Amino acid sequence: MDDSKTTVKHLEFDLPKLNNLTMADQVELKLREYFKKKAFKPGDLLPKELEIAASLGVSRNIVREALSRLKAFGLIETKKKRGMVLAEPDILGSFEKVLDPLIMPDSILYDIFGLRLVLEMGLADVLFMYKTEKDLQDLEKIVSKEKPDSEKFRIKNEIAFHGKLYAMTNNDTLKRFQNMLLPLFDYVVAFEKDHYKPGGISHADLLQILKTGSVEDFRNGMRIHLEPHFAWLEHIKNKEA
Amino acid sequence: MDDSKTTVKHLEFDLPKLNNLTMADQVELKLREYFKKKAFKPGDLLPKELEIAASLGVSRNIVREALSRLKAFGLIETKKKRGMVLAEPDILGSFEKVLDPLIMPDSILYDIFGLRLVLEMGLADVLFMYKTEKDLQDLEKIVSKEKPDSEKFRIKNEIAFHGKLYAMTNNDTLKRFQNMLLPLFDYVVAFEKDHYKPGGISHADLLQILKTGSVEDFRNGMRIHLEPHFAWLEHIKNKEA
DNA sequence: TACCTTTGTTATGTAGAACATAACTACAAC
DNA sequence: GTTGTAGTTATGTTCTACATAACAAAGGTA
Repeated sequence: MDDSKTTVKHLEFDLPKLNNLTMADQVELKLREYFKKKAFKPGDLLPKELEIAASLGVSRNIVREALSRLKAFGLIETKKKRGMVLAEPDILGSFEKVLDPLIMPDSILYDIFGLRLVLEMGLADVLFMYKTEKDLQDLEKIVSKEKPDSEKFRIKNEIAFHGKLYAMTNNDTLKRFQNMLLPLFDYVVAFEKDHYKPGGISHADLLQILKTGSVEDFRNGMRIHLEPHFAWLEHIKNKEA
Repeated sequence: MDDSKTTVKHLEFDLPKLNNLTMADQVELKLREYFKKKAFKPGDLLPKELEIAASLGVSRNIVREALSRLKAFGLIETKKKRGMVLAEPDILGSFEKVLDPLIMPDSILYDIFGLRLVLEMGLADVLFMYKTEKDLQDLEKIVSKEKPDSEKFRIKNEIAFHGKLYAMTNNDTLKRFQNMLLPLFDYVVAFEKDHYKPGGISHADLLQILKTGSVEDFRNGMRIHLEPHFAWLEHIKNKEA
């Protein structure tokens, strides 16, 4: 009996035991590298389900599970009869599908919050590059609606003003990115509430700089405007240390 | 005959013809909103495949395709016998799965490139907040290896230096993000090549500012360092207009 | 009593067959 | 030449069956 056991051990060593991945996982990977290897371009026709199944030696169900994933990522599109074609994936689309502040650990939320500060501090140069007269008028309209009293209106205008800044960058990806991250910011704001004090530079001030000031002025102004948030980040940093 | 046609038109209007979605798509959506509605938290046990299938009136295969997608997004994990549990998704993981410069349209690549500039310009304040003595030493080591001649070494050191900056932000999400975007930058660099001229401020200069200068100095320094890239962005802008 | 083996149950993983459906093809009829 | 009809093809969907891992409970031995 002991003999057979040791024999089995030897056999185990020969077999590739690292089979943690399910068949569907493996097929998904195989397909990904296959597409890459073949240098398929969007619109190209892909092999049929049955061909893939036969080629990889798995059932059609497995192949369909893998394809279903690629479809969910927007990597492929399927049409009856014609087959499947490689698609242009929407890079932010699949990102959006996992963004749920409720199931994200705080550490990630903090990171996202820090990312926001980096982004907003970095906007200045691009803003001065792309700003138009109409943009400034739009900002003017937003600022004019601000009321110092209401907390709800404050947040709403906060979003409107900063959102407009992102929109002015002429960078749709960046704008969409910010839009997706907004709910997370809201979530952090809840933590932040107790510490929040308005910065020394208002939206109106920023707009004025944007109109008549220099890029450098704007960078410095934005830094002061975001001061409360930076203070909170500092607060987190110290708490973790 | 004409009568019946008009009748059909009316009926069409009543029926929800927008059935472009496959069963798997619908189940995926249903499950997503179900999890959200029930306010499940990571680790919570989810219904069994057969229960879902019965509840929604579809076959188990369909349910499995939908679950397979959620699994690919990292939203759920499955364990034999125990069932499925809600997982903490890796927000960047699913992002990474669609990042392939070969199948992305140029417009997106430009956006990503702009995003990079915004990020790097925004790093300054966070850098000064988190920088340590060891970080500066690491940068020193990187800078000391730079050789002015080789083009290949230049790019390598470029990545090392800027990558280290991201790492210094103490923001893993941001760092990973940059790391994922790197291949895309490489791709853009190919376009940029013809126009590239080194900026007026070197990595060594930036390091010096980081050591003894002010945040403001660093922001301005980074802007000059990135000048060639900004020039290229301007070039794109004018070409599009 | 304590430990260990066996057996059973449960839920996911995989396979295979069958039919439904949309879209394209080609032939035929008027 | 247009219309209509049947056939073909590949995805969409369902059903059944079995494999496998993990856990639970029962039962036997020291």
